[in-house]
Amino acid sequence: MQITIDIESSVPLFAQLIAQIKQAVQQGNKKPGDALPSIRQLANDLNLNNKTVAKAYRLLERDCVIQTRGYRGTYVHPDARENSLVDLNELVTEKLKSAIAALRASGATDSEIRVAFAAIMSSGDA
Amino acid sequence: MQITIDIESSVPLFAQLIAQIKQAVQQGNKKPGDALPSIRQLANDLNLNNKTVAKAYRLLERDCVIQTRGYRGTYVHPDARENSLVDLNELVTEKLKSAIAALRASGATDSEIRVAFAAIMSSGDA
DNA sequence: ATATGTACCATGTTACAGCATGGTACATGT
DNA sequence: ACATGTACCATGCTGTAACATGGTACATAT
Repeated sequence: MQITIDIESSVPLFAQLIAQIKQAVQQGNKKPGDALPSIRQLANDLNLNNKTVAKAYRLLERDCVIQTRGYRGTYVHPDARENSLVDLNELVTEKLKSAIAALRASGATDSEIRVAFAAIMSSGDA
Repeated sequence: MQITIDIESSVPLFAQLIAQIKQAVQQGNKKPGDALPSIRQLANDLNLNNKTVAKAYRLLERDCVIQTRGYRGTYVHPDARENSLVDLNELVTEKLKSAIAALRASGATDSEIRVAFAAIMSSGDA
């Protein structure tokens, strides 16, 4: 795994990991079924904490880019190629954008929108 | 104006002002057309900064609870009674709630929703 | 002159959330 | 015994934004 982590970057480490693994899949350097380094292994190689790598893996699995098979290790998902292109963030961003635009049009202050947002997110009640 | 400001409270000063003025309107202590103290006057009485009172007045006017008539001073809005009951925050909260609920259902992490939200709000582009 | 609301420049403090880290522990199956 | 992913306990750093403050200035109209 040729992964480069930039500690100085403002991009979170787990996000750098996700981006680079997705990129490797898209470029064909990692094909469906290929094995990925274990969490502990990769964390050790990159001098990262296990949790950081685990977080990246967890998100990647949720997006069906990788597959964890318990004790058997982690592998590239069969549909990784296309799934790595689908960016959940874009979907999230679009939906939020329209909602926020509507609120701004209603005369709500950005500050008020932030406060309401924080209130909703903190109290798991959605 | 019998307004009590609690410096120790976690409720922002401008929010305390808004709440108490709305309350005065709802209880009939302030009727439509009544004059309100000037920004500088009220700020002086309560030992607050002009900006803090101005912020409260600005929000109150946006909600059509008060009316500023330039150099002529500030007065209670004709429809202040009902407008003081309408809480824009509730509207904002409801709209955001549904949007967020949909995103969570899509599998988005709270963390990701926060990130997308921050990105949208910081880049005035909506 | 005086007073109104409003606008711009700016600062410091505080609170919160994300990020990353550490350690320990578990069920799983080789 | 060993390694896998996963889960819980916890801490400290950092950046951001809200809050409140200060000063100055303007057009308005009495």
